[in-house]
Amino acid sequence: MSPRTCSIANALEVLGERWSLPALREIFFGNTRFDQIAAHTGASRDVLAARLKKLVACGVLEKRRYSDHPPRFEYLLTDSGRALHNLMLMLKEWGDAYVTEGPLPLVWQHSCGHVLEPRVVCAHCGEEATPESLTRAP
Amino acid sequence: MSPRTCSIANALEVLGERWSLPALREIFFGNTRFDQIAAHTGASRDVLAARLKKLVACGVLEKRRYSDHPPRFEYLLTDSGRALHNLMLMLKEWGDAYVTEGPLPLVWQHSCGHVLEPRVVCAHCGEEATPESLTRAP
DNA sequence: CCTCCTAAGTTGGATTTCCCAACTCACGTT
DNA sequence: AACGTGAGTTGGGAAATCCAACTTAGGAGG
Repeated sequence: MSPRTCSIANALEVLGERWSLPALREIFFGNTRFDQIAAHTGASRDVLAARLKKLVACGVLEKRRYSDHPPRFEYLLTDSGRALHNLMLMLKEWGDAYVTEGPLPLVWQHSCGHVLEPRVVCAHCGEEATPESLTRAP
Repeated sequence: MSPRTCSIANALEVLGERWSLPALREIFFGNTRFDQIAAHTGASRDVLAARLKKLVACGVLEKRRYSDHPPRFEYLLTDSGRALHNLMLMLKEWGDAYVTEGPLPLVWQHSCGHVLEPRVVCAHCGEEATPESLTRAP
């Protein structure tokens, strides 16, 4: 039997290698430069260079020169990259709930004034999207 | 500088190695047995055995014997594992939107009758949780 | 001008992980 | 007795990762 082809597998093809998601996390945090990403993730520089190159090639990041003299670069999120924000929220949420011990190292506050507790809902009816509420469409 | 400690990093410590997320995906799809997971993911059996052992140790999966003679096992989601459903939805959503080409291999229908378009919202106000709507809490 | 410093990578070699096929083990079936 | 199945385990080679040092292109201080 051949492995399943699905969008989760496809997504992981782009994001699943080591250091890709930590690098993207740092860029979401505003650390857009190579040395910042290396320092905050702990990735070795050679692997990080390869990952950033791949993420640029896959259209998730854009490499921008922000100084010509000396030559300096930053990595910015494309639309595709910005769309990973929800994924980051879910990773954080799950880590908060089931992995991190003690006080949470980082808490987000929503513009409504409350600490963010993210919910995943159906865009049409607004009800939560639970495993039980979903069926395979034909 | 030491790498950042945050819940995203913590979550990836548990889920980030190769084949962990594909294996969990298959268990969400109802393929709970070792050979099923191996076949549908394409993971090599030794690595898969190590991953399942780790996910059990981390409390994401539970290994259950469903037959004594002959000895047969299945891997079931714990509460922690079921909580990864949202993460799976986000991976699928992003893969659908930015990676998968052509018709989507899998479509989920919500109980309200519509094809699921997941939104991440704040549990308190119901408004969408966008990067711009979030600030770091003190 | 000479030296030191930074950012953004590259390079070489050791280490770790992964892949793959074959093998084991405990049973049930023919 | 021989064969099949599920659930791994084993051994050896291939690939990915790690780490420290090096490079390149320029700026700053003396």
